[in-house]
Amino acid sequence: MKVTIKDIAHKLDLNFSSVSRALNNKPGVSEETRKLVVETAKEMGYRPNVIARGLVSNVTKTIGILMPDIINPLFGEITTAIIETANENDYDVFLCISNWNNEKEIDNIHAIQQKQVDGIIAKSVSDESGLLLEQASVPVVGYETWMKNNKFSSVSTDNEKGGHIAAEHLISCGYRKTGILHGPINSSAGLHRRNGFYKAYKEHSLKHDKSLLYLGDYNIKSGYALAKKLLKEHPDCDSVLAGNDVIALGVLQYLEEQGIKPGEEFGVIGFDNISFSHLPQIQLTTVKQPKYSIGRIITKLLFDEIKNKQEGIQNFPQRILLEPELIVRKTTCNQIQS
Amino acid sequence: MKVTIKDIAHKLDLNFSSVSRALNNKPGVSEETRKLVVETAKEMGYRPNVIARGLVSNVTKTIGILMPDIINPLFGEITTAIIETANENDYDVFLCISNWNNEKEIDNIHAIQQKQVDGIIAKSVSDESGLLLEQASVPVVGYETWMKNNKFSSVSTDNEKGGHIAAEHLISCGYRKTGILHGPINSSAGLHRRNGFYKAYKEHSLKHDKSLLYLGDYNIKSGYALAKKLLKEHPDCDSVLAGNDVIALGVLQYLEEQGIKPGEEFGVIGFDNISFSHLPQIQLTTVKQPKYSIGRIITKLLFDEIKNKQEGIQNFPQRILLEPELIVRKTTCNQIQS
DNA sequence: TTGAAAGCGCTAACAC
DNA sequence: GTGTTAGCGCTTTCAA
Repeated sequence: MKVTIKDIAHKLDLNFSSVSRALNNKPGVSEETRKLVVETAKEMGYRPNVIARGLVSNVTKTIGILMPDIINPLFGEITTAIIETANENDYDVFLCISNWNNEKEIDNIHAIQQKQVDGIIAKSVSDESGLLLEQASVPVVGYETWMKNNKFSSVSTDNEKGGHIAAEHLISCGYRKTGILHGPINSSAGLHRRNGFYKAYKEHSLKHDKSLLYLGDYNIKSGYALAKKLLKEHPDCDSVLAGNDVIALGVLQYLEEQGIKPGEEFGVIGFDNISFSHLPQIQLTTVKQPKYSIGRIITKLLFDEIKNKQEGIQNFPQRILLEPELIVRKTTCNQIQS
Repeated sequence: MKVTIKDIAHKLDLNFSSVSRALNNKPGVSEETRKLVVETAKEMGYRPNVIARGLVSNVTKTIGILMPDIINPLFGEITTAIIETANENDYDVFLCISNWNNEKEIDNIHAIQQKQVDGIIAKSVSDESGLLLEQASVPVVGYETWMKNNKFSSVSTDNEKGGHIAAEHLISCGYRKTGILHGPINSSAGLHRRNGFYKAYKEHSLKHDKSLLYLGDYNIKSGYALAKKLLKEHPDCDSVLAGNDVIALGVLQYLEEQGIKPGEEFGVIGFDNISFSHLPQIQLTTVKQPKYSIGRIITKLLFDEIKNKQEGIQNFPQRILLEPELIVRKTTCNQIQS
């Protein structure tokens, strides 16, 4: 049924180890036999069993990706870039999705390791899974997972700077009472973005009321609910710093329902710059993350570390910070713009 | 470093085959030793090497998913449902993305098979890869891949019915000159949707001008470009049947730019019902695909076929058709609605 | 109930 | 240059 090196060795009246050598371009076979082997291998439709190869070489040419979801286009695009880069390096990927569930994430970490992946890329949710990841026997690179003194490398957008940029923009537009509608409490990205925001406020000697901070989830529904709550409890609030674009979309939805025109009476700024944010009907002001670069850089870093490990070179955890970029569209100080 | 069954056999002064039996709940070990083995296995942090297990059992507990992209929320959601269902069955997934590139898709088919997957789920682009998939030695279930007499099962929304529903709606709204802005020529989904559309026209004894059909790609940019071309060449055109929601989003973008109000002066209907279509700023009329169900049904069907194969039962290719559903929002005959 | 041994498909060290 | 052999971690058949 499936052709193995033994089959082609048998056919050629050779020993199967010679076939292996020929196929892998290892020294120890005459050019003649090599050609013969390669040809008949093709003829017979031979495909190496990478599983068997992995068992002896301890290299599976496989990495694991742990994502909270891929519906959010941010993660969708990053994941796409990771897969693309992995493929270029002759790697395949296991994709695991936790749906923002801690236990599921932990299951995924175990599952992926049983599959003997050569490395792991993780956008992890909880501290517990961070700990688990630190104990992994293969290199790990995280996305937005830099807290305390991490034992593995991490890549992320400079969230503090991003929050700072957003605050500067909001302040320059004249907004003075900004509601912060963020994701879950344990989101390190959110924490850093808030820190940047508060820093800007401090620099301008402005005060920010703690009660203007609301935490929820990174989805449209949550954005909608949070906006509703915010405007009920703070009717004089004049703007929103959303945890990400998806939350901002929910905010926009609530404003539309209430007949509040974003950008004129009320400012909304998101984070990520997902592709839907630039639609003419949306025109969301946001802080852009270089999604494609993030995916590529994470993956390259992981492969560096995998290579180092194979060559016995020690890996030191790195932290790579990428530049955020303010994208001003129509949901903030539109009166000045147009 | 990594604990193997030999390690725990050594520690317990047992033969490693007994350990294997104990761990796999196979008969031939006393309850006493089984308990002992299981306990110490846990203590020592033993994790079975599924690669090695796969080599002997020929079961890798892994399936391959072939998708054209995951940025389009349609595929993102279907993929999520597939992964979820696979995980419930104790399976992991290799995700391959072709970016709508035929050669890449073929590479992916080869790569995935080398990894010895137990089955394949494919939304394939070209006929060539369809042929390749037919030769696979493992069960294959396709999404929207039913043409000629397929050798593998396929699940899809009833696209012909979907196209028919869309046409009926457009006709009932009073639109009489509908531009069809579809995806690539080789898209079987598009073909079926058009057939349904034409069928409805015929039933109403209406004629449809062939020059109103434009083919492009399944993305926003293409929708924008196609809309531009359509309105230039057919200024009297009163509506658009878009190949999918993403194309429709591009159409909406062009209309907005031209100051044409969708739903009032001009009708637009999409296909898929991606989550962004319901945003208050978009309110796209569309034909819904049951994305989540699709993912689950595909995966269950695949596991059925995998099980059958393992038990020596022959699989017969099935074709499962799911019901489309018209979702009327604001981009069609709004004057009547509101 | 337990142990011994073969073998999954492959790589690599060692002979010849 | 080629053949022989061991072994990766595991399951499974056959003896004991």
